[in-house]
Amino acid sequence: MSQAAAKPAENKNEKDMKDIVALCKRRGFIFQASDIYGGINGFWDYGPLGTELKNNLRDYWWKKMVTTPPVGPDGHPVQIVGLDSAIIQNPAVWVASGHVGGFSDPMVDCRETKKRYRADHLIVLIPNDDTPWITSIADDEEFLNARLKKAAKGKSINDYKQKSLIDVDLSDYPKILAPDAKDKGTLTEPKEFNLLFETGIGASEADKTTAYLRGETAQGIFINYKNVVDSSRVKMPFGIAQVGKAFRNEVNPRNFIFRSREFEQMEMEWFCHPEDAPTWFEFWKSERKKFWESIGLSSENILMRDHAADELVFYSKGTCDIEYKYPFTDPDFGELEGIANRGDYDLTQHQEHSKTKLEYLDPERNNEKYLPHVIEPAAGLTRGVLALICEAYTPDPNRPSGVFLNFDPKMAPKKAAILPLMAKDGHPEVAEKLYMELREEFAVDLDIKQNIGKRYARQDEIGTPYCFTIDGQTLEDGTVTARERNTMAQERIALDSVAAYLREKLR
RNA sequence: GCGGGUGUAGUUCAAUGGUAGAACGUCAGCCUUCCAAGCUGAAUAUGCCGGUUCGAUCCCGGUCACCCGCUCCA
Repeated sequence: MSQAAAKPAENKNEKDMKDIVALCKRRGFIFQASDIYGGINGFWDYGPLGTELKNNLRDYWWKKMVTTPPVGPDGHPVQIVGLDSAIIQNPAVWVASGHVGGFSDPMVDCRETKKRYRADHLIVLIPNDDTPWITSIADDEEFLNARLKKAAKGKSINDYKQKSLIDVDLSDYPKILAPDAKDKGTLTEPKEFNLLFETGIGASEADKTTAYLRGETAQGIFINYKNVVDSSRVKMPFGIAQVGKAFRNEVNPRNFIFRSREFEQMEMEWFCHPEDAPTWFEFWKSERKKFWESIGLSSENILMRDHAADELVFYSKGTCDIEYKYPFTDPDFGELEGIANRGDYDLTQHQEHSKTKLEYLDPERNNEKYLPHVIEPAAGLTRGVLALICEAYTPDPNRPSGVFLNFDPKMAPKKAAILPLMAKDGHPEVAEKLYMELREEFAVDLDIKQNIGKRYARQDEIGTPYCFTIDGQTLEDGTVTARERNTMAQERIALDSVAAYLREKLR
């Protein structure tokens, strides 16, 4: 991103995160968690409308994954089953997955340059005299040479012993010259970063054992893979889907709900024969992009970004992020969903650590035994909510509210508002009757108070796509006004066709 | 985690070393046959803790939170 003028939009027609956050609070979408206690960093609460919106996204994802999954390359619908695993699992799960131990890299900061390095990425050149210990980045010969030239005062690489910073005693840190520093002794001691939240199981302090809140829902799926295969009559290839909370002790929560310490994921693990994995990878990339577009994200705000080879985690055979152009990343994009070809890494890990055979016996391949490969479309539910809100936020100086939320009707927290034109003359009675009928099928609002313009404006601000207004004519000929949010256009339709009208619009 | 900024009603802002105003929102009443979000009225705020001071929302320190940049993001 350009350093310079990343400044808030002067133009009122642009989307400004400040305005979006304020609207979210004002209308009950998203609140700072523990608000009345001064908040708590990295946590957010979903208000009445935010909850509806999040549920709508979650339910639609579930429908598209589990209830009505897509048609596969062979022309038949694929098979995906659901799961809801515990947030707390045996801690060994997280050891096997690599979340505990393996990936918790110690970091060091340089007090002088404010840079941060992974301790295991730094090599230290130790001289046999009392000149500074020079550090360099591992596997970066160019950097090393440049560093030697600048700091070694004529010495060559052969005048030094090499050690990883991890193996250097803390008492020697004052001698160390940090990679980009001018003075020695500026490195802080290595800090362990473990993004998993720890908790204790057992009511008595003495008997507590350490456990972890899950850092992703995916592991719950892998450890239930065998249970599902044994109980669900699924056959390769198939998927297991799960929606739920995940927790990460993010170093730096930022950007509203984009990076939170408690968030929700919608993950599906697609198990298939290793040979077919590349085909399914492409299949799910395409399906997932279609999904986000089908709920209103415009394609120009979506970017499919394949990870470069050096960006892939070591076990991944390919990863593609579906990124969204959030207002705070604009003109860049930020992650919304990651689709990864994880190979057989996870099942291998769990097979070894649990000492439980997880191979699949495939009768359709001459009883070949294999560990399935896994394609993982892992979407952020809460990030999806954020993307939906950002996409929907539409300043419009030409309407009383000054802004409206252009939600896809499927996603809108309220599908319609029932509004008696006046709070008398029999209007409220008819409105309430209509409301009672519609609410059986749709999330609808009944609003009787104040003038009609105010009520339309209020509905615009919360993104309600349709308003039905009962007026004097309703009592005479049984028609109501249907008002469409985006165009503010009105048409008269029969009172008894309102449900059908809504049903049609929401398809 | 580092650096910078900010913290006043629900929101957006104003003001002051002698405890604060507005607009919009909210609520109530009135009015209104379709969006000039009408009229009248009401409730609601100086993030938290400490220090200086006769007295702090204002000055100082700490803390918490938010924003921006860097770093990080298995």
